[in-house]
Amino acid sequence: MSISSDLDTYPRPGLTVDLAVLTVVGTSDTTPELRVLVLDRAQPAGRALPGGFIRERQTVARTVDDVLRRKVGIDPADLPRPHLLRLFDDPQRDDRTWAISAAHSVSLREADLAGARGTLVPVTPHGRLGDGPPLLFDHDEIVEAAVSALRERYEIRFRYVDVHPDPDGFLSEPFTLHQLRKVHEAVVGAPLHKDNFNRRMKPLLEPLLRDGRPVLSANLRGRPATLYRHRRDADDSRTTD
Amino acid sequence: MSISSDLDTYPRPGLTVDLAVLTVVGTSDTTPELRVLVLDRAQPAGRALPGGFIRERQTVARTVDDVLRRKVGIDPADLPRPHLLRLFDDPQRDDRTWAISAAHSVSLREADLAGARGTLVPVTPHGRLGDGPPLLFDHDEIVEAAVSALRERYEIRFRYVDVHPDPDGFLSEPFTLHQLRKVHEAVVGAPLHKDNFNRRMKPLLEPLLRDGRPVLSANLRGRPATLYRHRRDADDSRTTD
DNA sequence: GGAATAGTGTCTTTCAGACACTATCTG
DNA sequence: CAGATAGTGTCTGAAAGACACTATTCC
Repeated sequence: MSISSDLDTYPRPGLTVDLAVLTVVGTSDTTPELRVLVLDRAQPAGRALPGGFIRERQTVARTVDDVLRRKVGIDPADLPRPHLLRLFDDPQRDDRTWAISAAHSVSLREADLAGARGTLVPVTPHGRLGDGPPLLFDHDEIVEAAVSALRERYEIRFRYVDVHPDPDGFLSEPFTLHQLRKVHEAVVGAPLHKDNFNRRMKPLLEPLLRDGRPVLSANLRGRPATLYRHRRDADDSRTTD
Repeated sequence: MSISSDLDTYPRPGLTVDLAVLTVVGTSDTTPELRVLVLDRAQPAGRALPGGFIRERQTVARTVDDVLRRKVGIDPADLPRPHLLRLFDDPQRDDRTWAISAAHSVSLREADLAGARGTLVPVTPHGRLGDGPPLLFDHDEIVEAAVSALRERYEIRFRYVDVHPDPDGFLSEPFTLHQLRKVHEAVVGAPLHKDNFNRRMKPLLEPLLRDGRPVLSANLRGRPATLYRHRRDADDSRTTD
């Protein structure tokens, strides 16, 4: 019928997916650091985030998985789901064609990125790249949006709404309160009070037990710390609805 | 060159914009009510949100404005900006063609909708339509996402982050604390304590003065209330950065 | 013992929640 | 006057911020 053919005659934008892969490296170290994965590319030449066009009758989610597989070289199964940041739709943002980008962000553990292509570049908690020239297209903006959304999850939602000790799961269990705090500090970019931080976190964690005694970490210096994991209890003290 | 032509040979999705226009009707009344604008359409037949395909080299924002002008029949100039909710991209969501929808939401005052086409249908604070059959496509889900984002702005961001008495500006100035509270109640769907509500709001408002005396509302019953407007002061007691 | 880190106790301030009361209008 | 709504005062409990202190490890 005429409507259906009408719909197909209009020019359509290329819909792409660009992905800011965030991670915190050195979580067992003294000063973990927030980083983003960038790829070198030739056409146009420079550094950019991994991305790709959506294929026929694909969903956005599957396209993102495809980018992780083909461009980054890791298996998206069992990884956290990427989520949409916003659309980048300046008609001139890509010289080659009319392309609209659905910018996504995903937070992975350093271990999940073993064997991945690309470079992990340090990012400030304000979302600016620590070193090197700007990224291609509007990808610097995408990094900024990704980090800003990340910070919000850690400093705001964490404190008031959906209280979770490590919303994006940068840490592998088990971990010490010290490690957890250092991850938060890497994300929010400010020192946090040790005792207040621990007091808020403790109710959300449970100590790892062996023979009824808490398992301790092997520290380089100082008193060993208790190892924790997320609470398994179903008791949800603050429900939203 | 070959890359550029490659890009254009792949099939592309039709990118549409669908818009949930939210409003609170009866703000000077005793029980204001949250509503969403729906249009009747013929092809396919039923009720749906206003929407439309993005035209060549257009931005998403301009397309949304276009939808407001052409489908709803109002002038988007000087209105609040719509914002993206998320993408709806089920390949089968539209029988006619492969279409991906960028679902948007905008909050308007009842007065801004004077002369608009369509019907304002009541919505529960959980985002379900008060009456009538389901909307076409996945538009019921879009309404749900719009209302859930709206509630978040009023009950969460309002309380902790970006403290603003009326984030979406449903009320026209000046207004009484009673009116403001009733708008919040219409959005969050629960009664709020009068005194606590007023105590939190007062610092964000300033009374309307005439000859140094506060201007009072003409109530139907009871003691007249002070009329307020948003504070003009630049003093931002809680800054984010 | 000394340095370093883990963990506890407690005081103060802030603020939400709840309740009781007073004030001012209309009919 | 009664009814209705506006507005104030105050108590309580929860939790954040800040500080001081004790505990346990390695060297």
